[in-house]
Amino acid sequence: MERGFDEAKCRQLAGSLLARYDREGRDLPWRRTRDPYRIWLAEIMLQQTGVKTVLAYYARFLERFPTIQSLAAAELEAVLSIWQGLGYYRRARHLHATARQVSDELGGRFPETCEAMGRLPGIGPSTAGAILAIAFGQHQAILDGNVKRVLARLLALETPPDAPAGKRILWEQARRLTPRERPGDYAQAIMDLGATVCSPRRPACPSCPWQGDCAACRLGRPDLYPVRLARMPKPRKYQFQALVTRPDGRVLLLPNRDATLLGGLWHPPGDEPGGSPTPPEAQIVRRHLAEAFGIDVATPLPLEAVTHTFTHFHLTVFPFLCSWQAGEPPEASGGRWIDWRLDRHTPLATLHRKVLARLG
DNA sequence: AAAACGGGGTG
DNA sequence: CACCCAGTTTT
Repeated sequence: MERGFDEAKCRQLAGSLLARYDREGRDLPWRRTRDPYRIWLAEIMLQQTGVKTVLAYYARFLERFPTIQSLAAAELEAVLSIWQGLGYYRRARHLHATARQVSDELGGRFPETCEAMGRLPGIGPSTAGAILAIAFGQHQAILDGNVKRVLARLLALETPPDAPAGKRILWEQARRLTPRERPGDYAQAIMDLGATVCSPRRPACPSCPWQGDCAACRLGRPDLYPVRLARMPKPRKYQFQALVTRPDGRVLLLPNRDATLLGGLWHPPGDEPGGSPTPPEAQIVRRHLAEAFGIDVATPLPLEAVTHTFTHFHLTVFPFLCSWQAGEPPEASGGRWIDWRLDRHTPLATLHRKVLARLG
């Protein structure tokens, strides 16, 4: 299974890929710089989202935080406010932590070895390789989702790329194929190929510089690769959330201080997600607000349910409109009354924007 | 409604 | 190495 291409063939493959990239590669903002800060930021954003979505966030982020020092100096909440809607918020926290580490402990410069780079929060083997190759011109391989797909097809790999054996094989082949000349352009070129030509569903094999050497294409079924691991179905969970509104329209929101769970973002009060698929009685919601926050509301009014899919489960939220009558949240809860439509400083996850939108 | 995509962290 | 991470987009 470890078979691959000999050295001469690898050089030829890299050459034809680079030629395609030079001719037809997309012109993207992070390809117009060698600033490690800008390349790092792009790689982190691209871990989780397509190019189209990242473009808008990337421009806004750099406008607000043009240097790693400005990012390091910012409050986490300001970073999350720019990041909100992109999802996977832990990566924004890692981004902030790495900015502080590089700025405060490393003299503002990214480390230039794979080991040191990989110790920074949010940077693993593939992202480390990408930054080292693209920003510093080092001979380093990458193995992101695009590269996994391209190489799995090139080799007609029968092992799932996400299985330990598949990863080992693909990392080895990725290293063999990475040229000593222009390793950074090669990294961009193979990601570009995977995103545009060797796409997940309908690869455009006639446009591919590797068509003549691709085992999956020769078999006539490039779509059968990469072989997927079976996935566990996502469980469904349910919870209520109380939209406690003041006469002036402001809503009670609470900060999430749990470092691992949407840390730093805000949400309406509610119960823990659980297994019961029916909305609670209004009096349950009312009692929850009284007991947890000492807040008295008029009879909660059920609103249309909101469904949202997360990484590992589907969630249905039963929102309740609760008109505030008396009481203030205890200091320790950190609760704030927020005009969520106008507020620019209170970061919310997409789910909670959807729930608040039920207020009309 | 279901499937596919996605890379790093943690113990 | 197995499991986890408060999503999005396509079909």
